[in-house]
Amino acid sequence: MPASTATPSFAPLYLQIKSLLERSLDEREWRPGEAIPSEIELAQRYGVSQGTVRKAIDVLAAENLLVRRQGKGTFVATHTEERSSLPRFLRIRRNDGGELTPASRLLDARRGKAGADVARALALRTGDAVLVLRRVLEYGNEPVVLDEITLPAALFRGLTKARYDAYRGSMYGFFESEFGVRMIKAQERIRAVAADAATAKILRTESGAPLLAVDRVTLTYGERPVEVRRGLCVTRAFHYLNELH
Amino acid sequence: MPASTATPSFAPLYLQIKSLLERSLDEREWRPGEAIPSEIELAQRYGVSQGTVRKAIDVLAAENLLVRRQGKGTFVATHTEERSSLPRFLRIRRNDGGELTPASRLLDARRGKAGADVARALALRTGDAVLVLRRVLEYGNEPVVLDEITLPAALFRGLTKARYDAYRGSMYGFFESEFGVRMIKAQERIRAVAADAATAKILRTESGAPLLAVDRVTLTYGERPVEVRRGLCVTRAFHYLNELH
DNA sequence: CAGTGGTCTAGACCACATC
DNA sequence: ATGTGGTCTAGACCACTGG
Repeated sequence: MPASTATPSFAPLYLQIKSLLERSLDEREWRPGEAIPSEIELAQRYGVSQGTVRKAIDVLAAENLLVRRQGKGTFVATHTEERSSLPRFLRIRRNDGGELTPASRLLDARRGKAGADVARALALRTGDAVLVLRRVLEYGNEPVVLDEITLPAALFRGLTKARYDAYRGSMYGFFESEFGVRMIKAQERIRAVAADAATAKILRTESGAPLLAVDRVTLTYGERPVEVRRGLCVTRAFHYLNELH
Repeated sequence: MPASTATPSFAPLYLQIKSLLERSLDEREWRPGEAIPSEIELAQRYGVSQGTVRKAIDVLAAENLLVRRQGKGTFVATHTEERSSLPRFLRIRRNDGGELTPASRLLDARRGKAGADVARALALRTGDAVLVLRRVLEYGNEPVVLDEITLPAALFRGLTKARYDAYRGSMYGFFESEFGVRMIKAQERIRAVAADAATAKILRTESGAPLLAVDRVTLTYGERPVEVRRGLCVTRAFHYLNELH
């Protein structure tokens, strides 16, 4: 007795269940940090066995959308509980292995219009309103990364520097709890560039010094792009860490 | 009726089975590209149910040690069948999205002794014999990456430039089929550096130009390190691609 | 204690590949 | 037709959490 509703029909049952769960997440039926219903409840709700629900949840847990906690339940992943641990998407590390988490200092937040490149990356039209934030990541008062972050203004109404400054936690925690925008995954393209004068000054290095340029596109549910950012990073005492499997 | 043998005992059964399978892979009971026994056979061999074997294989497949092929069997992952598709560990891409696979040109292969850093990374003693290869990756006659690859000489007896030049396929395919060394996973640390004169000449850029420096440590079974390499990469028309989940 | 996720089993059936 | 992996079920029991 399979489920009555389905999304990609003719896919395996557990993938259909996965789609249903994703839709519920997207529609905010359960909020970040909250527990979703137990496997048994979900099995009843969808009219499938517990094992099938389990498999659907397995996939979502592997994609970091859900987090299992034995004996407690299954929870919606959140960026707001990453206190004291380093943000999930930050790959910058100290060369000496120190675990220091960086401080984030917002330089400014201004309104602007999307250029052609940004519009394409964010699935907007050229000229649509965007917000541009510039911020510095500092490791013990040492500026290491200068980020320029571009957001669709429509999704972040009311974002101001003051409001960010008042928030305690990671930037993605801020986006999630203040604007309901959840960053699920991202793609980064990394290049080496020479520092221009303005950047060099902010990062306390010499003009022309080699920097890592990290261009990120960040996606929410349904592969929708909701952020583009360029990070410029000094790599004298730091590096970008990547695991290959 | 659980398995009689075990490796990390007191771990879940399927993880014990996973360890047994890993040991068999490490001991070359099945060679790269070959099929391992069917799930039913393995279940009988270890005295567990098919479902438990399945779960063990699931994990190994997720770690890219095994590859499932429906209707055919489960196969030992190999670097030698990556012809025409790009090597698994190569993250360099064209900016314009072209899919061109690079050609690998070996400059030289020489014997040397491990310095302190290399010895630590490869779990050798300082002064132990190593091989040092230098090679260039070229995309349509354009040199893009200069790699310096350091290997423990003990594992690669008989490696010469002539022998590599005679081989058709990726370098890891060469290591796997000629020396039985299988690269399983790797860790990369990325920095931005300025090109020195010699490197600039090889990569046809200017001395001092910003380059990506990619330091890789590569591991086989049992987390044993068997390669360190430094890649220097021009990123005018190329970039390093990374997916964050 | 009850409720949750985690493991393990046994068996049925499906989809695919090969002969 | 046979053998392989892939899906789905139902039920038993374990391990952890919290009242």
